[in-house]
Amino acid sequence: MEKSLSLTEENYIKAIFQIGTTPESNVSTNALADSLQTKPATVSDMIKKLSHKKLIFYEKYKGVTLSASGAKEALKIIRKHRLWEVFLVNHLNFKWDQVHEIAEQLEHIKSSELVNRLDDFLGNPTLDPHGDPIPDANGQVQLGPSKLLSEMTSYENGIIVGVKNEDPLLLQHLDKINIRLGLHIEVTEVNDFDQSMQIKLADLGTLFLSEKITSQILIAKNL
Amino acid sequence: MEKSLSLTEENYIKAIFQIGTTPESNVSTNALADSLQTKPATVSDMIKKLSHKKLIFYEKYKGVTLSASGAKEALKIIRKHRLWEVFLVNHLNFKWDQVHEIAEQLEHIKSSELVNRLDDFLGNPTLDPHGDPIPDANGQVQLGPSKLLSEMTSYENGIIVGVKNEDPLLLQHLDKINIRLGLHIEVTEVNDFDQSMQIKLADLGTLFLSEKITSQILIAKNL
DNA sequence: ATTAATTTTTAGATTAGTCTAAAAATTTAA
DNA sequence: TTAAATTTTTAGACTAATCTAAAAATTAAT
Repeated sequence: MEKSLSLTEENYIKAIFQIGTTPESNVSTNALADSLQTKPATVSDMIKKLSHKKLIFYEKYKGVTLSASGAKEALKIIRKHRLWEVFLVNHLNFKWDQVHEIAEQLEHIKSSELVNRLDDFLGNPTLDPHGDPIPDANGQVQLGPSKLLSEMTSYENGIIVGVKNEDPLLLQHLDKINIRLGLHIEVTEVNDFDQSMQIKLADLGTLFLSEKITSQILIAKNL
Repeated sequence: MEKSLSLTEENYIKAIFQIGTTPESNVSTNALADSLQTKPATVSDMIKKLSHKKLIFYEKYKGVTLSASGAKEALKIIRKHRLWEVFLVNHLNFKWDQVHEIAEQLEHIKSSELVNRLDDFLGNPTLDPHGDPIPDANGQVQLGPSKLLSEMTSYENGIIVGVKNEDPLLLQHLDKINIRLGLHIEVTEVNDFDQSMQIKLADLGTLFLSEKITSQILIAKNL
């Protein structure tokens, strides 16, 4: 029975989750200080603490990444935040621009029973008032409808959620070029002539893909 | 614009309000430590702080009493607590014995807009699931129906909320024997022969009242 | 009315979270 | 590839809330 997180710890975990574009991207001390309206020195201390609790991975001067349990905590907080926003807008007639600050407080109320009953009361919504997806009780996020990478244009981005067919040759090729499910992707350039694309994989650099490949990859929108 | 109270300060103010039988009764350091599951030394320190903020009146070794602003804060917290309890029971299908702990958290959410909208959403209830009255937005408590002191029996208690007629002679007499609206009262003994009563006024000792007087005094139930 | 028991306060420490200033490491640029 | 700029960490200190142990004041009892 691990002790529950303090309000401050919860806010750090949430910030790390939200700043990182992808689960595996490293979040810098400065970015965190900025987001949490505090000083880098303070963040540095808290990072040690969260790291010691195994909620994040941390290497000096290298930024942090959420561990599996850290990500789970983050999703629980985000779930609560977004469910409360739905309540505030749908039942208390708040406007969508008035609910964030209140939800920032409500997201820290501890009772999984409460969250789950609230979820049911609200009709198990999948999106909050701002269109952001609400993680379910297991932390699973219902991603929006996916589309083919080949249908995207320059500067569009999303997450790789699947491949259209299971041809082993295709799958092996994707492995080789480091394309895996869950990765964040951004289209850098589309070649008019053959529809080949230049894309940027978070933290893994740029690569070129032919239309034969881009037409097999399913992309969904980010959190 | 006075800075808002910390969670701990709010809990102290609420405990002082709830332990004191009447607004004017002194609450001891030990009673507070007991109720807040902390040590007398800790309470002693916090008392100094709250006293400095003018939320309580305090004399060394004499216990504390809420000031007007302290009582106002207490009522705001109690209002929130009880409204959330109504929400939990009436809309999320919690049982009345499951809501206290959750309401202890929710009562500290800061947004008067939220509380008032919640109040409306719930249909402006006057009682919480345990039958305790819910203070309105101005901190006014809708006391239950009042009855005459002469209708009460031994050990019954309540708050003096009014007098039946405005005869100056009666009012002056009440002043003289220290009976004022808002005082907590308990019936100690009723004389079978002439219905005269012995009553205990909080902190002001015992006194005898004839039926002529007890039949003029209106009593309502306490919080 | 002293003494004994109880209550309350003070003194001194501790922990979580925060800060400023300075040192150390990394990254960027000349 | 060294120097400059930036980022991150350490060192030392502060505040709020808490604790234990001991002193002081009050209340109860013989």
